[in-house]
Amino acid sequence: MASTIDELKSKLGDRPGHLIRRLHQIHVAMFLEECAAYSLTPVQYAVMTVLAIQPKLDQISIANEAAIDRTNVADVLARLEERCIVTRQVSSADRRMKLAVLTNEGARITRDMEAAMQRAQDRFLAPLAADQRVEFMRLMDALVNANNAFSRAPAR
Amino acid sequence: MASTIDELKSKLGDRPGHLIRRLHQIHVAMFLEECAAYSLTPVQYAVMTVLAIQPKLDQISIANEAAIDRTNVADVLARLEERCIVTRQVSSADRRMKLAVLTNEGARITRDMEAAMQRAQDRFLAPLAADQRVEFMRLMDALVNANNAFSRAPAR
DNA sequence: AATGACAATGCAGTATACTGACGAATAACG
DNA sequence: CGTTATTCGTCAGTATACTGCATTGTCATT
Repeated sequence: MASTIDELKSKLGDRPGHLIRRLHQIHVAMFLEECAAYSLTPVQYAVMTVLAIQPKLDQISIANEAAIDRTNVADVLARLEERCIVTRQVSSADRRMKLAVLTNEGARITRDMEAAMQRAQDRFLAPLAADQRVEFMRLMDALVNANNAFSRAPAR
Repeated sequence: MASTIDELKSKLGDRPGHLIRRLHQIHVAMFLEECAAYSLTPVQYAVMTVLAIQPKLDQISIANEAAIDRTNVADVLARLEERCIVTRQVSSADRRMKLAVLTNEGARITRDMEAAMQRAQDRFLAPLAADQRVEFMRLMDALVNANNAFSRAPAR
């Protein structure tokens, strides 16, 4: 016979949202651990990844590419600018826009850090067998794409 | 040939952490939408669920049951107390502990809100076929259990 | 009984995520 | 050309999540 504690765990554990929240916690913790030498967060690195491929991007485009809220992108860029990883300047073509660019140092860090970031991803999926990892990624991708419109920060 | 934007999307989309973060965003958005009438967040409802099953629980036990950081639990309880959903009192057995209990109103809301919460969970998984939903939950459960120790707020 | 280890909570500080409102610049339209 | 609408960025406010430190209470050992 199940104790009340067992009943509770079953109740929370049966909610996809609860499992998603915990996976998010776990992944962030692993990322920060693997990337401790750089003192950068997953979201900061996501923004840096975007800028490594698309330099001189305005904040809303960065938000769309990385699926981050635009006010949050502004915060993240301010912190990256403070650490001389990014610079921002008003666009001469459209003076409403602030275009962000990686500094040379920022571009170097983005490259150097990639291996540590990848270790975090690999560790995260390590408990699954190879075919399960593929299936898990496929299912997450299907859910993200089908539900894309329901977050405040949809991709693209 | 892929454009730079396509390359980027592939780069971020191939990172499990990025997909997890987006799923988390999406689920929270759906939860808040379905439960808008109650103005309660997923984490607040998780704490209420714990207290519905285990009344008079101290904050660290709540944190362990719901896998929430203990400082965060204190914040959440303070907000729930302000709204008269929860009361807190120092334990007479151990005066270090503050025991939280749902008020009658809080218990009523927990029951009433369950259907809306469940709608959010169902909508979230709706894009998957029935067997895919089962598999997805199974994989999430395996990852959460195997990686439990790596978050600051492990369960139990 | 005093001491020292440990446990529960609190507090300050930071990062992500979002809402709503606002000002400034641009674009669209008549 | 001028009015209107839209877009970009910002600001203030709130919630979650975590780190590190301090405080208080309990307990074990002496």
